[in-house]
Amino acid sequence: MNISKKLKINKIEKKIYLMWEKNKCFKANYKKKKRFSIIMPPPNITGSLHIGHAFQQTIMDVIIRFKKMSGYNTLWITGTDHAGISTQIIVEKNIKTKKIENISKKNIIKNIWKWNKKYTYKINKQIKLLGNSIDWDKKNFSLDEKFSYAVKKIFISLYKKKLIYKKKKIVNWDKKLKTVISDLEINKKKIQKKNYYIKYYLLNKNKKIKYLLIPTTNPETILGNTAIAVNPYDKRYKNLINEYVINPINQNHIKIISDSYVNPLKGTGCIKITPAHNVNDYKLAKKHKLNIINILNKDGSLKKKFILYNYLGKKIKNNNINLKPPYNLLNIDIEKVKKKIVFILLKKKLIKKIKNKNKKILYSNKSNSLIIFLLTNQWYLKIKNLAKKSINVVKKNKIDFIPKKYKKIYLKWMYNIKDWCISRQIYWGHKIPIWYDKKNKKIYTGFNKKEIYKKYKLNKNIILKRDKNVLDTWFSSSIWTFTSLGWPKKTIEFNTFHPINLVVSGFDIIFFWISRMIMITLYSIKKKNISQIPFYKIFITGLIRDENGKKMSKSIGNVINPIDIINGISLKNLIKKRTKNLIKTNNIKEIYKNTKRYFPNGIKAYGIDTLRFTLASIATHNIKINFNINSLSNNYNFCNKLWNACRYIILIFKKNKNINKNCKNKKYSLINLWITIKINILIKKFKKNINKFRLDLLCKSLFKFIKHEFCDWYLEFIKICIKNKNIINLNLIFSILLKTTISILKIVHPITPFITEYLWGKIKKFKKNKKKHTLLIKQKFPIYKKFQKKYHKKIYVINIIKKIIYFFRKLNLKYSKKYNKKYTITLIIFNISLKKKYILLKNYFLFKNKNINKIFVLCKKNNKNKHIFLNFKKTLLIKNIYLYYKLI
RNA sequence: AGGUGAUUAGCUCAAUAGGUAGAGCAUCUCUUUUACAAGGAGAAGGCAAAUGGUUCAAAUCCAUUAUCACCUACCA
Repeated sequence: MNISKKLKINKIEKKIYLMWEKNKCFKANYKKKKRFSIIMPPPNITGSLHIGHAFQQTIMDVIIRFKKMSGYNTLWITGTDHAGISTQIIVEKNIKTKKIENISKKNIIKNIWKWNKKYTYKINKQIKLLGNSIDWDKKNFSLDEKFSYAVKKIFISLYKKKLIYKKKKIVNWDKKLKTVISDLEINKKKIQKKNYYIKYYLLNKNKKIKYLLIPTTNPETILGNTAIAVNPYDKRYKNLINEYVINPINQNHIKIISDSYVNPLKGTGCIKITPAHNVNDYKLAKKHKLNIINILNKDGSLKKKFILYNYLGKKIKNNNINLKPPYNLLNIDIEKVKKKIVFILLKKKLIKKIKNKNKKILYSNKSNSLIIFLLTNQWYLKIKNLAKKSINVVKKNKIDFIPKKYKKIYLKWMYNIKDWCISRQIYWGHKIPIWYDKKNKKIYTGFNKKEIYKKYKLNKNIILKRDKNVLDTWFSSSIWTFTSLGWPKKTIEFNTFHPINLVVSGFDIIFFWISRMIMITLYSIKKKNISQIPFYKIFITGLIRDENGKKMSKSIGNVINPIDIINGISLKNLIKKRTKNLIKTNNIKEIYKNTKRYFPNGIKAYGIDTLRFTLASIATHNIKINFNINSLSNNYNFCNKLWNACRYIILIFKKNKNINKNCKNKKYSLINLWITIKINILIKKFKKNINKFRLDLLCKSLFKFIKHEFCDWYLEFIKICIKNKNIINLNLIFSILLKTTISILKIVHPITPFITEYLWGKIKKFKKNKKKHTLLIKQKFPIYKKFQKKYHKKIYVINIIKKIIYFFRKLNLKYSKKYNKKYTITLIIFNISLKKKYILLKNYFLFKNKNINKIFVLCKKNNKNKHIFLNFKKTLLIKNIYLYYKLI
């Protein structure tokens, strides 16, 4: 019988989930002393969950269920992140497609809140569908009141300690979104670009050299040149240092400076300096006190009039410098300016040659537009001191990285960390709690206007205007652990569960999230005057990739949605899903081809437990995890096997109503002892592997035990026992069978909670004390019991029996029905100890075979009659024990 | 350029402590009187990327090389 036939997927699973919720199974239980908490990295509200989310959540759920069953007071908290820029883009796009024009900011924000409601519901539904044991009364949103209060509180505190400052610096600018973005939000692409070699004529015409040849891939920035740099030791240009060249476009005079930064071996050995639009040039400008010319508007177009700054970033006036763009280039996007400038230069014959060059270009991860560099005023967080403490905490192993290799990556990043730019020029997010009094040039910070007027005793005539910027999303994420537990209120949750025991996350957000959480928590949270870490352990999972090891992405069209694995999907619909809403439409054919190749029949409905088991079993400590659809059917078979085994056990229990399944005789028969020891070994392995976060090994040991020990051998032995009712005490056998089955259900429950909970409902009926045993999730995890060596020796006989059965299976193959050969055989088992001989003979019924004519079991000491081995063939059974056989 | 990993059966991956290399899928043979054919039983398949070193003993530790992946930085 098949699980999916019996367990109507979704319906029963939903019922079971509701039952858990009703019985408050996901709530913290403060009566218990030991505590364990997990916090989920908050999914963005930008879309639905993908397989990577399902993967991480499964790991978290397995661990928290195990801890709960092991008697811990557990709490798993979830929530969603407002994901500033990303969400704003998606909602704006959505509005544009609906062709609602001239929408105000207020309306967009209203729309984002609507979107938020819709997607939070969607995401939470998905999380529930996966069976995650989350306390839903404690869900959070990174933009809710609790968070906005905490964000302000921490901002104010940091500002007062002068750790937050505002400064004009060169930043990565997204011209489409018109906001600063961080280095981490930039993608890099290698492309072939044209490298133009441009003539800059010298002002002093008496020199030997008439012009300097300057290679550039960005001729548009010529307008912002304020210097030419050469290496001080470059013989070619040594005499020209401090001379001037003429800007080929606007005829400004540009000084030649020297700096060892210039590599004389590269290019022509001289470079142009555009401080406002190149990070390195900006550094040089500061060093050499060069002027800075900003030529770009915030949308990436050319300014009507350029702005001149001194090296400190202060606006200055200078009539000698031409600050107007030539030839009506104003208000054109920089990409077009480039083409026109090249055209002008060609016309003036100022380009000596053009070469192709491989160059990395930077584009925004958020809007996909090319990054420009702009000098802007932004808010920064001074980070060096915060980083120092965060490095120490990890170095001293107060925070554990699992696997360890990520510790190195984290530390390396932290050593080279720069001040964190925390302001963004968007409107979806936490507004910066800064107010300006422009008349008196004063800045105030506080929770709101009223508070500021009161606190600083300001006159009502003073007009306060709030800073328009919004905080980087990761600012509110960095306070996630403690704020979602209720901080700054001293809640029971915060007092009990902080620091969080475990965070499970992908390595891609170590820098975004993990490092910042550590820094901000160490700064903000103190218990008994000691800085608190946000969490004790961080388990970094690999990234799930497709069957070929490629990253899953919409544009490649290899994404697998967890819901499609649970409910199944036809090939047609899968292709439809994968090709829908694509930005680039040129690879639709390939997506079609590949999808058809790897999923010729679509995806079958595998159900939640199969998905969970599969995800857990691929949770190796590799950085790259290939998701193979084959492993799903394999694990489906496993769940099916478990299902059928339990069904069989229920069947024989019902058939043998008279037999006592709850007798407590401690005398073990061989099979009982053997399976009990085996299950104890399994428990030991389970605990070991879960503590090491090796869910892959854990699943493997479960799979092996249930399929190859429990089903293949133990249940087969049970069948033989039932046939031999008259010789064997079935009361004992059935009692252990019931006990073993229950143990198995408990052990597998954290991984496949639904099927086990369902089967538990059927099996528990055979147990005494029914009242105690309500739900499997509330049961205690089986305790490992150590058995003495003598018992281990005793069960060694099972191995001998197995080998004898193997022997007969092979023999049967040889003389099978097909060949229609009948045979009888005489066996001698030789070199067996007296004790084992006794046990073996006592359990003869286990391997009794109609083909056996006679059987002798001989100890070493009794081998007087050596002649009986004549004409016998010999095989090794196990270690020194031999089997002699003769066909009759 | 620097860093972090990886290289094991046809494929996808394991081996927790250095001790005769294990699964699943695929392949081949047998098997429908039943808990399960999405089963069961059996077989075949590997000198572990290469070279050298340490050790009684190396897939595992060390060094070098090759290939691949990812990360960081720079590129006039």
